[in-house]
Amino acid sequence: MTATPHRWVLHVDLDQFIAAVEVLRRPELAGRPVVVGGRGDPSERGVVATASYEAREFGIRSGMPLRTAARKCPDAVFLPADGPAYDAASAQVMQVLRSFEVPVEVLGWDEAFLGVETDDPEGFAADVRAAVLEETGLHCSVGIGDNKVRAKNATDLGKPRGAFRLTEENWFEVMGDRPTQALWGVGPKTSAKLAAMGVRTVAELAATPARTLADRLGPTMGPWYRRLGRGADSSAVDPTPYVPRGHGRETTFQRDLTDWEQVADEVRRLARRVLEDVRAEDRPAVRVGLKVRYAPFETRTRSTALPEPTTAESPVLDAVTGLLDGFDRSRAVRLLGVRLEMAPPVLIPR
DNA sequence: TCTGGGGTCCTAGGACCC
DNA sequence: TCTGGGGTCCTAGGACCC
Repeated sequence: MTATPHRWVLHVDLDQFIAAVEVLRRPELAGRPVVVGGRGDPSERGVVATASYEAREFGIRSGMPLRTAARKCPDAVFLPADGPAYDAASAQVMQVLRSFEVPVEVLGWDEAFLGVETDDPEGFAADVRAAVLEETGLHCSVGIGDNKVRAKNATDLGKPRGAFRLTEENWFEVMGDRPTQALWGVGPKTSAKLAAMGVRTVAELAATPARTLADRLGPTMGPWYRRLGRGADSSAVDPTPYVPRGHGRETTFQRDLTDWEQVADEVRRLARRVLEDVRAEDRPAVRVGLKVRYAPFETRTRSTALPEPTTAESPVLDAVTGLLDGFDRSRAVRLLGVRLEMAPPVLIPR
């Protein structure tokens, strides 16, 4: 009887994915600060989707307003986001990952978990990185873990163009003194709540009783945060194809809208676009939501169940324009968004 | 210098029913 | 006249991620 190879999770994450795709098709941009976001015009409302490492040296970060980025680095190359190009590059990467014939769980455009049985995870990670580079021209980093949470947290430590292993053995040694916000799933709000409880580091979070966390953060989330702090996770890599719950479209206007006839026109326009996305799924919409962000920046949402599941235009437009009645017509509008939720896919019996 | 767009999941209050 | 408790659905908002 031979020993079973150890079960590993690899988290593969492309390095500065969007900027790298742009440089691939415009090689003259290599080595220059590249900023992708919005319509590529840094004088417009919009934020940075990705900054190349060269742009990051100037302090440019994703989520930053384009105008701020332009002030930090006026010589940067500003490009519009090109979703279809990133979709295509992403599909190519995922195809390379699937060629290893292991379970692949896609997390987004530029990252995925692989469930791997091997005695040499570093060797496997090197093979993956080489194959992705060879087939796509894109560099990636790999987090190696004894579960998904540890693999995901390991990736940043391997960046760029490297790998890092994080297991039960070295979790606290590596992560223990880091702030809780370093954890995947802990953002600014939760880390602030934790800090108010005197919990600042990953090790402190792991040492906080589940009861205490449940009382302050909810019965489900509280204990989950404690497990995150320990790097504990028993969920399997799930290769089931992604099935979206819904689709939405939203737009921030370059100038706030004050004419509510125009607001209604824009809502109908967005609803038609979302309907196109929904029709491509072959599942009817069951619920519609409307989001209004008033100037300067105050967001309200309303939603309602559709009278019956449908992909027809008129019931959706009727419902969404009806939702408009719940909003304050005296206020200027910065953003409008329409979202449709779909019925769960029908299980086809064999 | 104001703060995108695409999503997911959790929480909590009120309605409604038994 | 006053008033139970549980379960589920609907809706709004919040938090987070890429």
